[in-house]
Parts: sequence; structure tokens; C-alpha cells
Amino acid sequence: MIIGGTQQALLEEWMRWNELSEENCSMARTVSVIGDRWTLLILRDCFLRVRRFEDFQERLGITRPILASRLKKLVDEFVLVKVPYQQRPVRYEYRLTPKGLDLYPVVMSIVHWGDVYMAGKKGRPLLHTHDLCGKDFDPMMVCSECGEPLVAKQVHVHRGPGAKSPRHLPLDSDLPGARRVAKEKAAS
Amino acid sequence: MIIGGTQQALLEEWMRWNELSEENCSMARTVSVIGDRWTLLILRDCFLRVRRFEDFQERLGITRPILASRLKKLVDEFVLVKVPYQQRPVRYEYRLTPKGLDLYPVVMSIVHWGDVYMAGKKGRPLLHTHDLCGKDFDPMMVCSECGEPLVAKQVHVHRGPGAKSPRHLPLDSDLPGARRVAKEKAAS
DNA sequence: CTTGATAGTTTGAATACTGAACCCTTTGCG
DNA sequence: CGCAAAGGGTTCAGTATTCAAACTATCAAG
Repeated sequence: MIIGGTQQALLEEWMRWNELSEENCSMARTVSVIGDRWTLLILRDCFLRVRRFEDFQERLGITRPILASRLKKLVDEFVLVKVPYQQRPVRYEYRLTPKGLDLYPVVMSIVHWGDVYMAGKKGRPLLHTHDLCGKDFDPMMVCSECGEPLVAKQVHVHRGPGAKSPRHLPLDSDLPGARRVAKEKAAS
Repeated sequence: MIIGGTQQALLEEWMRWNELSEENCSMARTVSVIGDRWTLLILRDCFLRVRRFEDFQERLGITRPILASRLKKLVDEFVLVKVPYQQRPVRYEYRLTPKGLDLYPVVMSIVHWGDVYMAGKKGRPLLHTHDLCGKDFDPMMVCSECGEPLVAKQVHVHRGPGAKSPRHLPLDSDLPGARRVAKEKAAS
């Protein structure tokens, strides 16, 4: 099997970042799929119902090879599917899968942070209306158990069933600082 | 003023992505700050209370020049602050600012998606406990107005006060598909 | 049989990233 | 004093990725 230049590059890129996806961390694994400047912008457009190669390309100003590689990765990861929208010649459009649709909170939280901290003085460029209540809204992240808004300082973490390498779990007992102090104590 | 090789590279990188931040889209603006594989992982570690250069470097396996450049950018963007934790020699640690702390929903939604779709068969590596209610939870994104969980299909967008270029606002009336159809009609 | 639309691929030059080594400051130790 | 270690970076050469622009392929319409 002959592998062209682009595919070779893709393969290598995939392999290196795949190591990341082996990491024992949900963030690292997700970032290996969507953690790329262009990929996030592509996904935003997907949620704005953009579906075709040419439209992504024109709207984002992304180069064609990169767009092709990113779309391919998203399809490989089952975030998007290619659906034919015409025969002769067969043309496909890219649509969010259920897995892709579940990225909505990721996209919305990024957009919302941008609205709050990066909007120009004229205000936010886009408003969102919730069909259920009919009002313009902001996305809000709450605790699934008590419904209260989540604040970083009111959350702490502990090992789950999939925990493996302690290197990636700086719990209170093995924070870098704590480790350092312990090491220093042991040495003295 | 003499600019070293690394700084020169940084400057150029910043300039190109700064064009992105000029874009009339909160997502693009945010992505120009945090939309980078390593930056997202650095931020995750920040929320896990990692604060020092050496600790980021060791935990992430990131190269030192990249870590330095990413931390610098985050400081320049007021997402992190350098706080001295000792004098003689002065050493700084990196801490989340209020602006940085507000990235919590972004980080949590990414981690949660990874927990759902990318966790190994042993389950998620990390569990989160909410201090307010004392329970392990999942982050949930809801509408700020009615409190119902947000679903992509139940939301639509319209221009806000900061809207500028229609190119970036494919509303129902000027979706690529709609545009194309209109054009075809006009031509016939 | 030439043009247009759509979805890519190829190519060579410009940029960014990686890994390894080096620099600087101050403390600790012999 | 001389030298190593800790902490936080910077420099440099080689490799990998991205960019811009042109090119390919398929089919329809004129």
C-alpha cells in the first residue's frame, strides 16, 4: 500500500497525539481529538449548521489541506459523519453525530467565556435563544446532584476506578508542594 | 531593542493568531488564547493546583520552550498571574486569575466529554466531589433563564449588538444552503 | 469541448515544535 | 573558596507542520 505525503504526515501526527490519548486523563484524551485551534472552530461552525467543505473553507479561511485532515480526523473519531447529499457526482456533507452533538457544552462554554472576556465594546456578536423557554440565555454549568452553579474552589477530586498513574493525580496528599516537602523531610 | 529567536517566533505566532482574535466571533477570540493542545492541558493542571514551571513540565512531558511560551501567553492574557513564592532567588508560581478561574466550565465540559466517550473500560480516572452538597457529580450545562439542560437542537442564534460581518453568522436566512438555493433561483 | 461547481491532493517555502544543552541566581556543603 | 543542586528559563539545530497556490477529478450545462 502506497501512502502519499499528506497521509504519511497525518499518520505521524496521529501517532504522536495518540500517545496523548493513551494518557490516563480524560482531558488529554479529549484534547487529542478536539484540542486544536482549527478543530474547535470547525465544530463551532458545525453547530451553526455549516456542513460542506467549501463552506467551512470559506467561512474559516482555513487552508484546504488542513481542513481535509481535520474533517477526516473528526469522522474517524465518530464526531462527524459523511452523509451523501447528492449522487452524480457523489457529494458528502459533514454532520454531527450524537457523540459530536454532546460537544455542545464544550463549544458553548468557550463561546460564553469569549462573550464575557473577549467581546468588543459593542457587545457580543451572537445571542442564543432557548426554544424551551423562548428567552435569550447564557449557558450555566451546575452540579448534577444539587443543581447549584459550579465554582472551581468548591470542587475537589479523587481517584476513580480508571485511575492508574499517580503522576496525573495530584491529590491533596501528593501535590507537588506536598511531595517536595515530604522529600525534603525524608532527606533531613 | 534586541529580540531573541524564541521571542521573535512568539511574536510572529501571536501576530498571526491575533488576526483570529480580531474575528467577529467569541469562539475565535477565545481559541486564539486557549485553543492549543498544550494550553488546555496546562489549564487542567492549574485547576488541579499545579503551579510551578518544573511541575507542569514533569507532569505534562511538555518541552520547556513551549511551556515557557504558553505560560507567558496565559500571563499576558491575564488568565494566569505570576506570584512570588520566595525571595532570594525570587521564584514565581503561576496562579489562575478570576478570569482564569472562569474557564472552569470549559475545562470541566471537556473532561466530562472525555469521561463519557473516551474513558477506558475501567471507568473514569478522576471523580469530582462538590463541596456544597458533598456528592460526586457530573457537570451539567443548563439555560440561565429556565434552568433546563441545554441541547444543541433546542437553541438558535441571532445577531447581537457586536455583530459585524454576516460571513460569520449563518442564520437561517443566510445559511450556505439557503444562499446557494437563492442564488440558483435568481440565476434561473 | 469549455466552463462551473464541489471536494479534495500536491508541492515548495515559511513556521512551529522537539530534544538536548546551556545560562543565571542563590543556597548548601566540604 | 570551589562546586553541585534547585528552579526557571533560553538557545540552537533538526524535524514536523502549516501555508498559499496550483492542480486533479467528476459530472452537468451550454
